[in-house]
Amino acid sequence: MSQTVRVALNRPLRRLFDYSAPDDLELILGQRVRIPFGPRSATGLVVDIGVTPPEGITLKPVTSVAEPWPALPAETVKLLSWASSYYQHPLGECLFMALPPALRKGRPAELKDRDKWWAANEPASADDLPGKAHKQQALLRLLKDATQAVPWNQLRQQGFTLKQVQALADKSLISEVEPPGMETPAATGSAATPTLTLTAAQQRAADALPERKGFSASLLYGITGSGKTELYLHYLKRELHENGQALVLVPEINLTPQTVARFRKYFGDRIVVWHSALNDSQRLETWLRVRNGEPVILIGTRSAVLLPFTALQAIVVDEEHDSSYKQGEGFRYSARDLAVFRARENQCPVILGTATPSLETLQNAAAGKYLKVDLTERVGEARPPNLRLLDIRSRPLTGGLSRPAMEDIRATLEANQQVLVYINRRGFAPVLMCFDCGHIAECPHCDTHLTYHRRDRALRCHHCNYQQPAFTRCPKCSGEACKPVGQGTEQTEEILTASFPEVPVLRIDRDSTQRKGSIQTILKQVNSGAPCILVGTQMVAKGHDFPNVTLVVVVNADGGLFSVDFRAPEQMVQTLLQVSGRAGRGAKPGQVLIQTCHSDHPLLTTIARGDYLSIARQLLAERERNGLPPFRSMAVIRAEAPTMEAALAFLDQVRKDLPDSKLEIWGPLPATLARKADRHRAQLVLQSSNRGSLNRILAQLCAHVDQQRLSPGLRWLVDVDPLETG
DNA sequence: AACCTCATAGAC
DNA sequence: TCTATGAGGTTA
Repeated sequence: MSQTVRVALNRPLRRLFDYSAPDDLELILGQRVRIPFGPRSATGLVVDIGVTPPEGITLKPVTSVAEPWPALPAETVKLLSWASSYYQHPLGECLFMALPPALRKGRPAELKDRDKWWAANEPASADDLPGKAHKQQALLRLLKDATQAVPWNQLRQQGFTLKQVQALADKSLISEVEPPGMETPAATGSAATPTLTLTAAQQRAADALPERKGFSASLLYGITGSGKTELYLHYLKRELHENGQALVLVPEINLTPQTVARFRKYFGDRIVVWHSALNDSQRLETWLRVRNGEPVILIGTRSAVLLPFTALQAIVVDEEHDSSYKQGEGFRYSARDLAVFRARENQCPVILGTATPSLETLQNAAAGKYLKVDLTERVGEARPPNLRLLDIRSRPLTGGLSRPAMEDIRATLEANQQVLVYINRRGFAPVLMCFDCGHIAECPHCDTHLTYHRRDRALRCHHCNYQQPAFTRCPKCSGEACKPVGQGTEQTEEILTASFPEVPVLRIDRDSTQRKGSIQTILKQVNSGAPCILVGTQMVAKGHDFPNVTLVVVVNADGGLFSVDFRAPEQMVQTLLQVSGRAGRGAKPGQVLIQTCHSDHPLLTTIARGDYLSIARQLLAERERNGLPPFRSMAVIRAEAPTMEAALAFLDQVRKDLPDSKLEIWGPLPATLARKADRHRAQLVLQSSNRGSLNRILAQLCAHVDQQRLSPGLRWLVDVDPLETG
């Protein structure tokens, strides 16, 4: 009697399929298999062996195995199985996220010849070649003289053919070898490892971080400019065994060549990277190295937490509060939370580093689940910046900037220093309004206004891709008094360029950095240290190190004060302090000027004292009073349909079908942006003081809805631990 | 998701 | 009568 195996497929199905295993196939958990699926064949992953198949079904046999070893080790299968049930996302789709694109498509788990690297074998000698094989002799000489392995690409450029390479390989004179670290900037591999000197404060923090024995989670509360990266380097050097693997998670924006270079300086080719810009063959290459258990230190963004490590010994999550760790579509996992799960599975330490810890992480520290380690001194002579609130009620503004702000900018530039102006709106102005009739340009597909972009005189919707030419004559009343209202980066850039013609004004937002490498060009100019003004959105607030910026101006801090979203105050405070942290990272002290219409608001007055932890404590107390996360678990059911009625009716039914339990339910309610790209959106918010019971209710709900016939065009999803409830 | 079946409305 | 479109069902 042959065995029955359970297989997961890369389909949005919350079901698994059973197959019989032919006697000559030894199947392993996590292995890739080829299986018949309906009229066609598909690639699947073995998730269970020796199961009892459902009654009344004739099993088809597994066709073949893709490779004799499991593509996903048991540890990774366990991680994703847990995530699948926690986030209510189909197991197959979760598991396939841990495979590189080539393996998802069923291609073999090996590099193509063109991606292979070659090196000469030690005793190889050209004497073994026939005298007329000049090309092969030259190729062998080239590889023997090379200091490290050479990629096929490079050999081809030198005029060699694949046939010549293969001929030498057949004679065992050369072999294919593992590629060295990718994107290695110059040769650093053999250079002596520089020693790392920690400041006294860094040394104290390092001493406080736990040794690598068993699971531990630490919150590294390191203020901006305190040198967290040096601490990570030191920690990895101290704790990582030479055969061990480590994972360093960073937000996308922080994974710059400079960051990687800092790691490479200490760990050389052991450093590999993982981010969205890699192509399919680079992904396969890095994935194979991780899967083969090479002792890599992988620096990567969100999805790196899903890679099939086999010898994980330490995890670092840099800027753990960053919202980009939560995937916003499909499999809505939190890379930070999965990192903690993974550390526990691997019995290894995880370090969550940030200057502005998320309330979730702070609460875990307060509850004794995480160890809190402080690093509250800036490196070198750098001092914490001085924050000032400037009430702009009834003050005249040009380009959103008040007179005192302009004077501070002038003084800073005259002192040969740099200025950063932070505005959270791209474009020229958020609204184009007719001053005769009050008409506002609106998106025909979304419930929102159009943003005016002066550069190309266009009105654009920031929620869908709609755009139209700007009007000078009002389409409603034919009045000629149409004017932009409010501030965007373009407008402030323009005003600053006019006011300070002698210094460069550099805009950093999604529009100005679309071209590849343009942000690097801008950063280069800033790092030259010459006086300049940076104008930017969130993009400038994150991670970058601008040593000569000594003044930060926040054009308007009021955005998050009165939002309906419960996370808005937390995010506002984090962003304000992160952007403030860009000031005075060098030897000169930093000034931060925060313009607001609510200078007496308690949140802002506390920010002005620069004390994140006391604000966070206040916000946490408020969350506790209101029964919000992290004191209760939350999940949102979202629905979108061609009409709002259909979306609300679906959620109404969902609400009626929910069991009578201790759930708190809000809604169904239309989303803040009720119509986006002609889809009508609504949501139902569920909260429970018991995470396990909420999880069980969600699982039942999904199973139940999966059996229903839904109204045409309706799409729905569950978002566990949502970042937004708008 | 991808593919198949079946019903139906419109074209000739 | 033929065929293009689409909703509904199925995948072991």
